[in-house]
Amino acid sequence: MRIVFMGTPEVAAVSLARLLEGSDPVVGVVTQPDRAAGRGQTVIPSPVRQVAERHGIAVLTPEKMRDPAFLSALNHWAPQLIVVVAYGRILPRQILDLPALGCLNVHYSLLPKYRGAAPVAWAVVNGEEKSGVTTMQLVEKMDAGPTFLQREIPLASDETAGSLQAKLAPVGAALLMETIAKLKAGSLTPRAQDEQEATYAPMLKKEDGLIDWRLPAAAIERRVRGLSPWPSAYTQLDGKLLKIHRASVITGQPGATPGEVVRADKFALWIATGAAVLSLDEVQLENKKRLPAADFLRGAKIEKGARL
RNA sequence: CGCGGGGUGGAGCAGUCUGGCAGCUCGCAAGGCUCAUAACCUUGAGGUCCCGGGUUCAAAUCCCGGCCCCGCAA
Repeated sequence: MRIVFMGTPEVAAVSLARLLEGSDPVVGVVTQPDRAAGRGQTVIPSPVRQVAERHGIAVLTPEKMRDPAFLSALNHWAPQLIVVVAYGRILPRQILDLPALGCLNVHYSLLPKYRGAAPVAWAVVNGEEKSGVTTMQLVEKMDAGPTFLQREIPLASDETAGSLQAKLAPVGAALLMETIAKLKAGSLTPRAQDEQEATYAPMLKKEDGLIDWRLPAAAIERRVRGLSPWPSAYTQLDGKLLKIHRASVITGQPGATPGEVVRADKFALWIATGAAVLSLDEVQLENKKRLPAADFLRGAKIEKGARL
């Protein structure tokens, strides 16, 4: 079966690599265009592109989905199935209808929960006890198509978006292979999603990381994990950006107004929140390295009573 | 050439602008105090001030070049 793969980040590259170990030929790969990124604005190809090129597979990087040259090339590849994993763009109907078997999507949540761009991060932020992977048929409405297979995995108590992503990537790749096999065998039963149960996980914005100290410490701590490693939870300290990479909840009364430092000694940095106290365990001041709180406190002169 | 901060005993930092004894908070070692302690007191060891060149009586500090780390942005 001729397959075209569409995807962009590392998690998609894992699925592509797994797909390439299978027997179905991947006749082409579509990924986001190389963009100047990072310090110095160097141009870095997407992880999916790197895997594709390593295997000598043709790669297309259209700026626009409706670009005639792209559509023509895609059509020429004559895919019987298009596999989409975190491609980062809505596919128009003419692409959805192109392959005989349609477009198969791997989504990193238990659909219909967490439709959208950042299901992994929001599952952690919201303190879900489980997440998972769902394979589904792509339709025009985002992540709303009928589902094929689903696999659950539990979240650890110290789960971060990064660690969860790392767990889900191979699960998704395996589920993708299983779905393709059953699709070929005709033993797959699409199931319509329950629209009443649908929730959304919008793309993360930088501002999602700004900590509101009036929230309970437990909620802030989850946000720290959910936005790790990107974009990171952060607050302001003397007008400077202070990222919080790791934190823990200290139960008890905050004993001060939210955002106030209630302890700053050579062992710990504690901040009052709307409910209980948050211990900042690993932080990073702008322009500085990330540091354990104890190391950070040695150089920064932070006193009890200071405000974040 | 996208914008910007930084590299100083083992850790985190000050000192650099305005050149003049290598400093602070810790850690480590030894001793003391204490029923005891992550507490307190005394003493001590530990330095290529990122690298190379230049200016100077004198460079962590000023000038030129290089390497490395980081924040923003994307």
